[in-house]
Amino acid sequence: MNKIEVILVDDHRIMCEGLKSMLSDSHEITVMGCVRNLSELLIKLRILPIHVILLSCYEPGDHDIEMIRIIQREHPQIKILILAMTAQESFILRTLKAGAKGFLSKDADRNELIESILTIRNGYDYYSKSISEIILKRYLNQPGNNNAQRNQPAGVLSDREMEVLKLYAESYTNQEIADKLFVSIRTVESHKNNIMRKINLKTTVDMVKFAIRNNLIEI
Amino acid sequence: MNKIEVILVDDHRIMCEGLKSMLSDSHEITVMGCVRNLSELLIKLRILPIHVILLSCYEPGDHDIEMIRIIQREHPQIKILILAMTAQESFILRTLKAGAKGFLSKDADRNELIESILTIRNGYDYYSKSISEIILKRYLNQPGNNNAQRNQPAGVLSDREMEVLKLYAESYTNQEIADKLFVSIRTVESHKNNIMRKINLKTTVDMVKFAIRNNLIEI
DNA sequence: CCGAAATTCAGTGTTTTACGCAAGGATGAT
DNA sequence: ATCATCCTTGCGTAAAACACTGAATTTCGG
Repeated sequence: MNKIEVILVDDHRIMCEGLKSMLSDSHEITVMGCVRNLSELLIKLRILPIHVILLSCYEPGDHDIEMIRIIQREHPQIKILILAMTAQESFILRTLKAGAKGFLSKDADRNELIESILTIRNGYDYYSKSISEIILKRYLNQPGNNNAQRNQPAGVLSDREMEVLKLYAESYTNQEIADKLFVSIRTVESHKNNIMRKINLKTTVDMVKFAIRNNLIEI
Repeated sequence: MNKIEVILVDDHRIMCEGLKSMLSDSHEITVMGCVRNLSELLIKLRILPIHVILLSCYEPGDHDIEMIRIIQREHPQIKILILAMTAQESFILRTLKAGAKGFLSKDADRNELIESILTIRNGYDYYSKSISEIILKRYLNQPGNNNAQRNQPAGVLSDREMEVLKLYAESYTNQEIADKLFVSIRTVESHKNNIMRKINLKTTVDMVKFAIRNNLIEI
């Protein structure tokens, strides 16, 4: 059987070299290259026969999600394995939705790294232990989403409420938000009240922290 | 000559293993262990003859600075080399003040890693290229610190201001902070004004985000 | 079509913040 | 002794936020 051809994506060269070094004496895996960003990756993907992409994610944010989407669209046959430095629930779920096939936590060791690559190469999904729990909790505990749940963190907010929330987190005042959205300040206040009631928050600062925790804004 | 005995400090096991793997075939360096936090480190330092500590810093915050201070105090002969994922100026300067002897950027490669360990082992300081520039700009451009500088990012806040800042970031109102600190609300307002003037912020939300970025509070 | 939710807006009054101005006492370094 | 900084407090006005109640319009699934 041919070796699995892997490419590493990590903005930190030192991390890339470390991973490469870790995989270098594996019989099943060949590291075909290390790249630092999406554009370098896309170039390599056009000329190299890659099976698996190992993508390091440091900050939970839209950036990596977008990258996954693009890779999936251009190269749907390539499996994407996430090496995540965060275990943030919302981020994990978003990478899965975007098309990642596996998830490694920062606490993985060499064995788990190799095992996960083999697993997703064979068409199965792979999740680190700690992460499996989170996914289970999320997807099994809450059977349907047909009724309004009042206690789950995000998702319950409407589009408009999400929009308003982001603006608050970006330091806009009520009036500024109203002007930006071409609505009355009353509307904005109303949205704010609804947001805080839904997520069960008390202050604007709590709201900002909620937005940050859930990657609604850049920090 | 004996090999240089190095210990790795990184919360991400996968990173530890990668670094270890990178250093494993060096003739000059022996990796004596990987630890994930300060308490594990202190235990190891009592039983192992360590020359150099390679400390990974992901988020610029007080946490790592404090760690450096403690290590320096307990083991002043050991050289601390920072592997920083951030190039944030204020953070770099703070690690130096705390006692770090060298600085590697995330863009370092294996050669630079080894070279930097050898350098600080020999008693010299080592700074990555990109970081040298920053330090140069900072220390050569501004000859002394005998006059009041109004533009440096952090570190300029007094203890009390830091305390107030944290309380704001924890959602307390002016009045609540005043009660908590047994001072007048005017005092609190005054502190807030000074904080925002010093760091050049406009709103409370900005202040909260600053606190989060600098790890002053849990999020 | 109906009903629930989302989105919009208003009144009224209270509370909290924002912001500029001024200043006294303590501490510490030069 | 002097100067800077820190911590403290005060006042007043304008702006913003908050609390509470009520309601019209749109949207969208069943």
